[in-house]
Amino acid sequence: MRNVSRRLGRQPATSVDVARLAGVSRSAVSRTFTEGASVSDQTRRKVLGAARKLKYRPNLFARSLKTRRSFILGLAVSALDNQFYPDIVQRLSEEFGKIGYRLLLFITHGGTGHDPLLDELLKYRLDGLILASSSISSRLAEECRRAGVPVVMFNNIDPASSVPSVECTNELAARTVADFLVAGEHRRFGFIAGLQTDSTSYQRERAFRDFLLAKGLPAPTREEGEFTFAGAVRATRNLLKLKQPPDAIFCTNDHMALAALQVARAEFGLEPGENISIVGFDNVPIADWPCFGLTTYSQPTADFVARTIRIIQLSLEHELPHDLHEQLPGELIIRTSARLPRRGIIQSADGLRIWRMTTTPK
Amino acid sequence: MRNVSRRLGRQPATSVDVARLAGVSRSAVSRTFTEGASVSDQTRRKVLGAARKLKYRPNLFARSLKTRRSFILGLAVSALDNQFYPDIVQRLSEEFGKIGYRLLLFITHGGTGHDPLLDELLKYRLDGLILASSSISSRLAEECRRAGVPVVMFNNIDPASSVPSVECTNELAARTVADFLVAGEHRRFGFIAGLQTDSTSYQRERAFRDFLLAKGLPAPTREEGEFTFAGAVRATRNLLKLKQPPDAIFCTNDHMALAALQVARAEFGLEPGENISIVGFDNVPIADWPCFGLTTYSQPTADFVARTIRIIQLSLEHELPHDLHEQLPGELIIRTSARLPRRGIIQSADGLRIWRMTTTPK
DNA sequence: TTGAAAGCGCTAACAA
DNA sequence: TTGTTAGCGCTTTCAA
Repeated sequence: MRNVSRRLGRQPATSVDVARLAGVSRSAVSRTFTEGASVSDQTRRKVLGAARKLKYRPNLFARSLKTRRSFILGLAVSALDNQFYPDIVQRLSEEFGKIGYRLLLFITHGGTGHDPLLDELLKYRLDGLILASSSISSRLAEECRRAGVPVVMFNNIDPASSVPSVECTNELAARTVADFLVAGEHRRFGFIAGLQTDSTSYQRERAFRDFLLAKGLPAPTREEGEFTFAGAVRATRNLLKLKQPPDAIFCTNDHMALAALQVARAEFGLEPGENISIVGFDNVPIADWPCFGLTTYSQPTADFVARTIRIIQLSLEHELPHDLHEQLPGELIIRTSARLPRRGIIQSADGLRIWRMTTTPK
Repeated sequence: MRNVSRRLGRQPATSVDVARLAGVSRSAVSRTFTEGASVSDQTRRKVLGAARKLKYRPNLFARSLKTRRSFILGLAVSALDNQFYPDIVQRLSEEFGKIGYRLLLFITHGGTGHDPLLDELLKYRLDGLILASSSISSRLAEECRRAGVPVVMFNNIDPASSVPSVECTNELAARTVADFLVAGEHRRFGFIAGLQTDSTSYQRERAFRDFLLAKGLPAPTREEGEFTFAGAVRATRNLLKLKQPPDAIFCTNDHMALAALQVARAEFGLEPGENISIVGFDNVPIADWPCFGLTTYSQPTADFVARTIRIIQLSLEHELPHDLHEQLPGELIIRTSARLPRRGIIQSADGLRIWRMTTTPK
């Protein structure tokens, strides 16, 4: 009777249906679909047979009620038009997929009003939360964590917060870029920052400036690109129309560097690598396209993802070390958008040309 | 007692906890959190007060058990490096977000072996499934639908299947491109296709070829780019190193057109729009970047998304018309990568230069 | 190894 | 409008 109405209503089969058809108990069904539970081969076969006939698949949401594991992670990202993020989303999805997790997507557009997002997030009993959005407050992260949800701040950290985070060795990276530009005999520097509030951008900026100052060079002229393409276009124009425009511009991400590069070329008749040098940060997939040839500091995205997985797993086992802020190094990948120093360029293992710091000021 | 252990274990509060604190029944709690249920103002206030104190949020997975609505949609996409898809993902996420749905991400890399994906998908009780991946079989789509899950094939249809779909008016689009190129006095045509199996690509190719033939022009030389950047690079090289290379190349998507454009420029010294014409399909966000200026047929992505939402909703209400294959028109957006016809270019409402068919062959 | 029974957190039909 | 009650589909003790 119940079975019949199920069929009519096209309801998927449940463990009861399977149990009945197989002539066993629901527990037996549950066990055959549970890793490492003890079932006799005979029962297992009966169950699997019945399951196949009924096209039974365990309902993961129902399971999660009991097990308190949903195998779903939240992923909050802001703008997917920044080429860095689709790549990240893809990698996260693939790597987490391998260990049985799926990503529930939260796209956070710019303005975080007073966090309707927080409520949203916590309604799903997520096994973890990855915050890869520059527009997310660490307050939100803290709250989620307090609510018992493992959180990782991805490429966007709040140093004051104790939420675990994964990011690049920003200071080292920025010094490497500065070192490279100095070796290339640049004299006037521009810096296109992201947002005031963003610590990542700020760290890079400070390290970049400090390095130059330590070398007796002038501080870079600063513009804010707001992490957007349009913002970077404006910022670049502002820099290049100065009476004494910079001969090198370091952008705090590739998304903005690609804008800068094109503005320089299309609006100012400059050729990156010849009469203007532009360096980005991220090494987005399209940075090596022929028309860009962007020299940029690469983020070790594969490592980021691996560490993120580890953090989530440790959190779930309540074994996360306190205050875990992972900082992973990348490489300055040399292409054509910045003038080359006479020497010092080396070949990396994977055939890329990279830069190693030549000096260590102070 | 129970409350205490909850707190210690950092378990989120449940409706029972709230009910107890508010001095009402669980139903009252449920009702205050259910749109349009009848609760007195007084009870509601008590409940909301208690809920706030306990930081209570309804568990959506538990709710879905009873309501049979998860408010989660599956989204299967293949390669996010194709610039078309991040944009789609973002739009889908935002629009579905407005009506309370979230997207669970399934990234399907290339080879669909015998569908472990299918099992995966059906374990979650998704309210719907959007298949925006060229590597997904319509068999899978059919099976999901048979299992009672509303499905939409997004920009990737199987005409033989009855799974509802949303796509561009591919034939019209390809004829429009052909018409434009003929008006531009091109004589030798290349076509870079996606995959053999892909109907979208095939439809465009056939309409393109048929139009040219009907005009008494030679059929285009065909190359396969496999929808990948690398594939398109190869395809372009093959076309351009012919003794009689084409003077116009139509690529079945922008992802490949951007590859073609750069190969032409960097490897063959050709300047798109001057001595070679390249036209794409999709109008991806970066198509209008200065260094590309890609002339391309735009997909009406906002319409796509709107229709997708409608299809899912109708399916959920079991009111979906049979065999609903939506075909929506775009525009041929004229930029600089293809030589311009002397006349016939018009201005669209949003200030873009577009092409309207001048002839209707046959 | 197996089945009975209780319960995960929630909703909804029913009766009050 | 409210509370009682019976599930939604699953897992997991506990006894057998």
